[in-house]
Amino acid sequence: MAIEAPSRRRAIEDVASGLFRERGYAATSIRDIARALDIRGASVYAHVTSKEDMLWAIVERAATAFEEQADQALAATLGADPGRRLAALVRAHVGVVTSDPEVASVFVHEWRHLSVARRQLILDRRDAYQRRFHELIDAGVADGTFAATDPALAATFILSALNGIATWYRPTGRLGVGSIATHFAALAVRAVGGSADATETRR
Amino acid sequence: MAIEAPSRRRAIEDVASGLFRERGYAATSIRDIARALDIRGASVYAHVTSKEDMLWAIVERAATAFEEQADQALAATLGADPGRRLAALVRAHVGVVTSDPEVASVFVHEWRHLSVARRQLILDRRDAYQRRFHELIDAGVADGTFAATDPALAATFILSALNGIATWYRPTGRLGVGSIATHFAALAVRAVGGSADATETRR
DNA sequence: CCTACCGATCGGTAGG
DNA sequence: CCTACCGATCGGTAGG
Repeated sequence: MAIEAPSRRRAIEDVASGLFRERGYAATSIRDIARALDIRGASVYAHVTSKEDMLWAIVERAATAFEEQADQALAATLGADPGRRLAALVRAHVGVVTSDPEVASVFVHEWRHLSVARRQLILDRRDAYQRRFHELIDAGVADGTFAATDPALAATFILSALNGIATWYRPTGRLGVGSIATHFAALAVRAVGGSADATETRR
Repeated sequence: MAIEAPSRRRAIEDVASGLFRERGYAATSIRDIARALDIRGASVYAHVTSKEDMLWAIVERAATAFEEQADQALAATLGADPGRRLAALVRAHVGVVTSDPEVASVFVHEWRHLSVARRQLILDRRDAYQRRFHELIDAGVADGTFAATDPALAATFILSALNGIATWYRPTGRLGVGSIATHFAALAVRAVGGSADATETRR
């Protein structure tokens, strides 16, 4: 009758990502997480195998969400001009960040606490993700839609601005998700010299 | 005969900011810092009173550098149009970050490990710093130099992009400081709808 | 700047 | 999910 509770494992990850975002991974103890769940520290290990495994699960989930939403945005705008496609990519990114800012923030900031092997896996996926922005900017510069900029640097500029949202976004803030997405799409497209007109979405 | 060595205290802070940038404050122990200096952990306390005091000294120094360079950039462009002034502000920020990326990175990311009182002092100074960008964008929107954007959001967008440099910048990287500053000034000014022509500096 | 040491807390395990 | 416990490491102090 009651709504099926999410798995205990997932509930632990949710509490953990909130604390990791607030205090950082290294400054958050297993006992901190347990306290927030009103259980003992040792009990956490009935559901997770190690602290790092929790971090990995959170980071992995975020990486997948970013990739999936970006691919969907690109597929939905196939053939459109680079400005419109970049705007769609920005909107997708803003959507992922705002739908789970805790997980997004951990993905952006805490990956360096992963083991070297896992860290490398995430860095590779981050590179591949950034390449989507890079290539779109390349295309826009090539066809004259965008101004002549360094495409790699422009991609870094835009992604840094986007990732900042994971730090400051609060659901109760002044601006709603749609407003942030619209503004950020316009800011990003204009930054590379594109027209902000290409930015609006039809409802 | 030899060049006067910088104070020991400062040498410790330099090593500390490098480690804090790489691993984060919480994941860096006093013994890690001591090891990098080839001394014992307890010996660090001959020069600093606590780990948090070291963090505070680094963060404080960074805050002052940002404020001073921003004020100088604004003073040097008094009366110029908002696009040129914003470009100068961006160049100043890039200059501070690239001249000491370790310290800048600690300032951007590690302030939350300060005591509540010190954290609040830094947050207030960060707000005041951001207000310089905010007000300049306000002025540009008001006089029609910039497009109609949300000035607070635009300031956040630009500052997030700028602070990202502290994470990825390496002196040995592909682009030199001047090139990064020029590109970022153009990206920032265009983002708010200004003309990138206002961005170039005379030599 | 060192040796020797302190109490507290850490991630994690044993065995229910 | 608990109690009881482990070795390791933490920030920091005493006393040279």
